Formats: sequence, structure tokens, C-alpha cells
Amino acid sequence: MSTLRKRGPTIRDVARMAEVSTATVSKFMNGSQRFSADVEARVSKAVKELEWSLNPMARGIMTGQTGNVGIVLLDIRNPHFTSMVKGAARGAAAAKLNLIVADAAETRAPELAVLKALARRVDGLIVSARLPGPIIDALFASKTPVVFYGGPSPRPGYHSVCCDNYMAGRMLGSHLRDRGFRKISYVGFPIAQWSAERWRGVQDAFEGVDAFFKEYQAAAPVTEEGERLASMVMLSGDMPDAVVAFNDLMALGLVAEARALGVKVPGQVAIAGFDNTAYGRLQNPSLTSVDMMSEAVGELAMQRLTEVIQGTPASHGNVLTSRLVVRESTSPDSRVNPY
Amino acid sequence: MSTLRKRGPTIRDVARMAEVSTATVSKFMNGSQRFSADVEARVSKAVKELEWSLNPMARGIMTGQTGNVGIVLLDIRNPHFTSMVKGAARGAAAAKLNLIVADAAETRAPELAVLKALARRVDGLIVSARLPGPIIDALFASKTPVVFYGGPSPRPGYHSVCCDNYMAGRMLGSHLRDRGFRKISYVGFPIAQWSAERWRGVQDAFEGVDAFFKEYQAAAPVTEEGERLASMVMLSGDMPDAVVAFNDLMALGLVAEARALGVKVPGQVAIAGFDNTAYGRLQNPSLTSVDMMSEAVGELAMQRLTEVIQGTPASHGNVLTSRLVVRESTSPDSRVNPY
DNA sequence: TTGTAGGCGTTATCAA
DNA sequence: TTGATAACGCCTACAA
Repeated sequence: MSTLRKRGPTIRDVARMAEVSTATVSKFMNGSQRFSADVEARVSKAVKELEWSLNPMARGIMTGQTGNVGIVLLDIRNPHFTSMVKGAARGAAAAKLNLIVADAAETRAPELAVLKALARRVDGLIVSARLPGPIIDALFASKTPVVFYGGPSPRPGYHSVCCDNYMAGRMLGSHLRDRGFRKISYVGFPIAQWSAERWRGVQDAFEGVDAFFKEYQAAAPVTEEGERLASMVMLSGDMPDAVVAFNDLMALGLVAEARALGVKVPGQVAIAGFDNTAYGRLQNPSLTSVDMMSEAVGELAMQRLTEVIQGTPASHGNVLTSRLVVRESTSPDSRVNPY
Repeated sequence: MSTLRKRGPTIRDVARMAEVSTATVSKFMNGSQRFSADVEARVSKAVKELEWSLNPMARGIMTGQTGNVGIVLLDIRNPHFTSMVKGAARGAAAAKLNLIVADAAETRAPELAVLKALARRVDGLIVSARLPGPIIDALFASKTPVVFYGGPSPRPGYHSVCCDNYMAGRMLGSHLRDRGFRKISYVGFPIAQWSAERWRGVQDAFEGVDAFFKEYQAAAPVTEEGERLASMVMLSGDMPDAVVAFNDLMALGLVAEARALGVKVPGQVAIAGFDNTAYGRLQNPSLTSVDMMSEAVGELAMQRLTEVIQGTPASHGNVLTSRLVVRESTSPDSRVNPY
């Protein structure tokens, strides 16, 4: 049923036209050797005339390399991941690799089989540290070079690029403490192990201060969950004076729903998130957030991956420094009862 | 310099273990023939035991197929494109194809060479109809199956999936007309040919009505351009009572900057965009927009692409119906914003 | 239903 | 610096 594309010229055609051997053409194309000006001219002329280029698959069968790398995302609509892809794409382009993007959300059903298939088509993979255990095991079994993102590597001996989640939380916590907030609620996402790290950081920032903490759990790190939990978080029992969300998407949802509920942000409650998503800056009120260096994480992860692929003694320093970005949503006038 | 990954088992190892020929294993793997229960059992046992799977590259050299398809984006951070990728990823998964995402923004320098290289690694490509002419020519020359998105195909005979931009503009124009707006400014993005289509649609909706139009041009369809142009658009000469932006990103930038400038939206000026981006709904004020069916476009484009690849007589109906989503930013009253 | 044998387009080895 | 030739892992007539 499938119509094969018309076969183009091969290395043999080029060799014939240039009156050299295929070996010469091959070496010429890979720049792995110098040639006499004469041969070089003839070969490049033939290449141009026949509009020929190497067949990556035939090449791959010999070299064992595909020329592709993959990145497995949990949700391509999350700007955090999008920025990561941007960084990874830059790194891939620099290494002349093609980037295959797999959205795990779409391939959930036969995930494992899909991932195994993907692994055969790439030279290496960038994946989330919060992928399910069996998937990660399969990945290791396949011997595919892997670099993790988001949190520490689930197994020792593998690279992982991320920000220090505890410190990020702590920075945000300090900010809230200094602004006088004392009743802090957290909308976490427990499936990501580092959600707890962030929350611990926030709490630790209040050491020695009399503060009240409460935690809620979202089923997915998306705006809709922020909206869904908003009334529970902000209107049940005594209101918090500040709400921290696991990420900006949920924070955005909280802010929007607060408005619908008639809760003033930051008038009655402050709201902050993580990731420093582009839309937080434009929001009304603009959103305080901790920049988790999404793009840099993607780029560095790709850099590490290429090192692992090439067997280069991999450099270290895979923990990036996050940065607190204070905006309107944590303006201090939201304290209901200043102490 | 490059450390080759240890070579795994081959089809010959499997054949030997199952005591059959390699041809049998091949046919078995491709499901292109039925076998005796005995042979089938032996082969699948060997496959499992050796944990062997087909080498896609060796396979591709014979079949001429890579098992990959590509999508070329203009800006992966634009939620419109992200949604398209989501749709395309679903389509690709359904066809058991891997999706290679190329962010043109990152590969601008040697664009043409990069795209040619990409074309050799995929069975087909989904690309924007507003790619530069030389690139499109090269694409056609390479005989790669192509499906366009965004606007009509730049050459006859190729598939293109998009919404009717004129109608989309017209819907929005009618809405503004009915709400009593008469001084309309448009922040266009002329590099996309269909920016003019949208604007024409908006204007035509005011046929027979006394209205005033003015057009501005952005250099890129991004939030920053909306912010940059905001004061010019809203504070120079006589203020428009409604501003339409080429897309939501720019509209979001306009709204944010209007707030910074002290211009009430929608109190003093209404603002609307195209794409119905997720963040428009959460904005304050929420953003009126025309849903250009990003995800459906991506999915349908991938469907068409697989048809073209397989040589199936391609079905038609590639113009999707857009949908007006009215929200607060074009509210007719001058109620003051809560924040 | 199963096997034989040649070929796909490239790289790698080694000799010239 | 260049060339012959044997791989690489799989597919596909065609024969049995």
C-alpha cells in the first residue's frame, strides 16, 4: 500500500561521476581526511550536480548513531516544559542533532512500549525524574544515554539537571516572612517528589517565627486544578494570608478563581508560584514566582547528554541557581491581621 | 572520539535461536505472513529471550521510511503552536510515527541547510505556510511530503490545514460592531500573509456602518511587541475604542501595557485577539478571542500528512471552522476594573 | 509455510 | 592520499 519515494542517487553514483572510489567520497563527506585539490574539486562538483546527500539511515547502520536525541515531556502545554524544549533545541542544534519531542500525556496508554521504540531511534534521551519507576528501569535496561530533569536522578550514576527545589522554596518563604505573612497554605503536587522539597523550604524560612501552615494536594500541575482547589484553599476555615502553589500554572488558576470568588489578590490573600512563566508577568495582578531556569535547564541537560553520548568525561555543576521574582501578587498590604 | 554503544543482538541471532531463517523472523516481525503455531512460538520466544527488536535504521534503508515525521514551528513558546504540536503528536502516535519538532527560531542562521538535513530524516513534514520562499522551494525540490498550516498552500497541489482567516476576522468584527465600537485599530503582523485577511474580515463586518480604521504593524507576533506598540496604538491621536491584535500574545501584551499606562480595559478601550490561548481565559480582564482550533489543525495536518505519505487518495476538508469566544475585554460598558 | 541469496547505501579496514 | 572490499542489520524476490 505504501508508495516508496523514488530512490535518489547514491554514493556510488557520486563516486562514478567524480571518478573516485566510494571510500573517498565517504571520507570527503565526513571531513575525516584531507584530499588533493583535484579530487576535492571533482567530488564536490559531483555532489552538487547530483544534489546528493548522505543517507542518514545507511550511515547510522554503520556508525550506530541516529543523529537524533529525544526529550520526554509530561505536558507540552506547560510553559515551563516549553522553555525547556527551547533550551534543549538550542543545545541540539549546536550539536547538529535533531530533537524528537515526545509528549508523555499523549502516549500514556502503551507508554512503556512507546518509550522503548523511541529509545531505538535516538542516541540519547532527556527525561523527567518523575517518570514512573518501571519506565525508568526499562530505560536503564536499554542502555540509552539518559539525562534527567526536574529533580535528582532516581538512580545514582546518572546526570540530572535541575534547580535546588528546597532553596527555591526557602527563598520564597523568606520573602513571605519578611512581608509579614504568617498563615501560609501550599497547593502541592505530590506526584513530583520535589513538591515536598519546595514546601519544606518555604516552611523552614519561618523558623523561629510563629506561623501557621496548611497543605493541599493537586491531582495535576495545571491551571484547572488551581481553579478547582481555590475555594477550598481560600474560603474553608480561616483564610490563609498567602498561598504558594507548586507551579505558576496552578497559581494562575488560583488567582483567576479568587477573582471569581470575590477574594482580593493581593488585598486579602497573596499568591505565588514557581517557574516564572511568561504569563505571570503580564497577569493582573502580576505573579510573584521563583524562576526555575527552565530554558537553562533544557540547554544544560542537552549539553550533558551530548557529553554522555560522546563518552566525554562529563563535567558537573548540574544544579542551577533559581531566582525569586517579586511582583504584585505578594504585595504586603494583603495581610489581614498584621502582627 | 565517539564511543559506539555495544551492539545488540541481530535478526540472525534470533533466527539461529529459533532455528528458522532470518526471512521468517523478518516476516514474523512485520506481520506480513502467517506461520505455523510451532514456528510462531519459537520465534516469539527467541525475540523475548534476546530482548531483540528491529533496528529501525537497517529497516529504513530497505523500506525507504524513517518512521519519523517533522513539524517546523516558528516559535515553540507560542501557545498556539504548542497546541498544534499537541494535536500533531496525537496524530503521530496514532500512526506510530515519531514527531521531530524543529523550532525555526533556533535554527535561523543556516535554516535552509538545517531543513534539508531534517527532510532526509523524516517521512514527511508539517510546516508553516509563511516559511520563506527559498525554503519552501527547497522543500518541494526534495520531494518530501509536506502539509502546510496557518494559511493556504503557497503552491497549488499541496495540502494546507487552517481556519478561514477572513471569516475569523469577520466574526470578531461583527461582534465589535454589534457592541457599538466604531474606532477600530489593528495591530497586524504583515509577515504572515493572513494577517491582512483577518483585518479585511474585521473591516468588512462594518460595511454600511460609519467606522474608523487604523492599522499598525508588529515585527514579531509576541507579547513584547504588544507591549511596545501599546502607547502608540492607544495614546496617539484619537484613541480607538477597540483594538484587535493579530494574535492573543500581542493582545495580552497590549492589555498589560494598557494597565501600566492607566488605560482601562475594557473601560476605555476594548482589546481582542486570535487563537484563544489558554491564558486569555484566566486574564484579568479575560480576553475576547477567536479560537483558531490550534490543536485540531495540528491533528488534521498530521492526518493529511500520513495520507500523503501512504499515497492514499487524500481526503479534503482542510478548512476548519473558527469560533468567537467573547469575554470581558470587549465588554461594552465602562465598569471600572476591580484591580 | 519456510528458506536461499542478493541487495539496500554507507563506513571501516587495510593495502597500495 | 586513494581504493578494494568486507561488513552493518534488515528486506524481498523467488525458489522449495
